[in-house]
Amino acid sequence: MNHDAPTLAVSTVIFALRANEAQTKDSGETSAATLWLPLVRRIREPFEGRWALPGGPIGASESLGDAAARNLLETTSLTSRYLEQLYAFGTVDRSPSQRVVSIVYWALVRPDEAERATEGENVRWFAADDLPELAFDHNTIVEYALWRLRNKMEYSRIAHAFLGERFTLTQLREVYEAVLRKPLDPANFRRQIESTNSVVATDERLAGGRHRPPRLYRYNESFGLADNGPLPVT
Amino acid sequence: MNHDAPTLAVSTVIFALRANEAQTKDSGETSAATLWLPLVRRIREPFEGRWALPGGPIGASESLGDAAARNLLETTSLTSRYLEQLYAFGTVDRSPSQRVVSIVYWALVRPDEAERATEGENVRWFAADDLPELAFDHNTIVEYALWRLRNKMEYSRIAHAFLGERFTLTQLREVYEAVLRKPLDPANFRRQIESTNSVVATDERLAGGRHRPPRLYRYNESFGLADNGPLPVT
DNA sequence: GCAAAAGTGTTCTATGTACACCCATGA
DNA sequence: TCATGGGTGTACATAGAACACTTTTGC
Repeated sequence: MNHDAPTLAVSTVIFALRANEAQTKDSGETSAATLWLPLVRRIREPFEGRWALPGGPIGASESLGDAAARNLLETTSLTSRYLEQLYAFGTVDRSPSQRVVSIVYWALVRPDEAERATEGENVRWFAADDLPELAFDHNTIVEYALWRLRNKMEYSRIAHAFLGERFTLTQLREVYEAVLRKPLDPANFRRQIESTNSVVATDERLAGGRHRPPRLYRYNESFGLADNGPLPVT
Repeated sequence: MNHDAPTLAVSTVIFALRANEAQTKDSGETSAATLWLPLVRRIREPFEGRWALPGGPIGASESLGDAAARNLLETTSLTSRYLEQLYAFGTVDRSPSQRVVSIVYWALVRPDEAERATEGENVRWFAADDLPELAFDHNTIVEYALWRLRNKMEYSRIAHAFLGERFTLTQLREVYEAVLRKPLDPANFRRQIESTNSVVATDERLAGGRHRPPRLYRYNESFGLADNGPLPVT
């Protein structure tokens, strides 16, 4: 046990939205989708057998963000549309054996990608608001990541990171509703989104639905998803 | 040079407000105070002789925030009224010799405290918007800290961390004006602050001024300075 | 034609902003 | 009494919330 140099690690909270099962009219479902995240099972002490956030050491020639992205790729074979540093956790007692400082990132992936995601004996997806007791302080970390996600959803355009190239405004609204856990007025939501100019209407419509086919939109690439200020790019 | 384990360090951006010199009516001054921060001179390579943010290694039995507070105390003999983690900087090339990951905090101290602050050959205060070329990526870090401070000033109550126990609403407004670098309407500012209930009027007034003595207020302790979500306390 | 989602219009309220105006004190 | 910052009143602009209403499709 080395008391002088804390071990440094990177972990990542990876969020995806998964559509809920078909809802009957009298079901208790409040939104069309739920937040999910992948966890890995620890295969050694401490906390052997418990579920934990994917993570690991930082390579000699990769930046912190690179390490998080590699992390994401290795555990889920996914790349993310949004990756941001969350926080550095470094209380003395967060790991029972050795002193560990974890720099945690959070990422958003698209559901169609998440479908292809690896799942196996030691990687499993969980509903974000119904997690088991995790290793280390990882329950706290996920809670904080959820808080950041919900906050940022209200003043940024990160919702788009959950969607594909083309989407309807109802789909976009359902992303907001699922993350914020409250219904939004479709009429007002439409106007608010349109007034930001963050989406561009296409000529296409989404056919195959039961009713009037909604117009498809695409993201206005001249907007960044979020304004993180004068941070260096990586 | 060890390629496998990056060195871990904590640095702190310490902000204080210093009142500007008496302003003549036709002076170009736009606000009554300016942001200052203390820097330390590097006494060895790399960047020997350059100014840098105070910082150092993390003790075995202190959390990251503790390390930042100790840091602050050692370089300025001050304790801060507000201390928050800023960001972890970890690009590969930010230090020429060895790989260093810096977890940076930012702090606010009161001007009356800052008066007592240590200053010497190797510690000096600089105006935040007029810094020399600093060691490492510290110019970038200060810019980001300024961006965070200005952002947070708009939706939090951190301005109070710059003031003493009792203050007038004009003093509070001058804090906002100095940080945000724009004049605010005194009438509207007063109403906005009062509507948040973050301040409580006292019976006292500030005598000795040239004109009508303004009422003194104190901070409403039932409000936190900022809502940083479900983060662990230290 | 009917049900239901897509999409538009209208009203009400809260909040921010500009600025006129009165008040109280020191010199 | 006058200059000046302290403090109040008021009117206008803008943004958001609530909700009635029209449109367009599948069945």
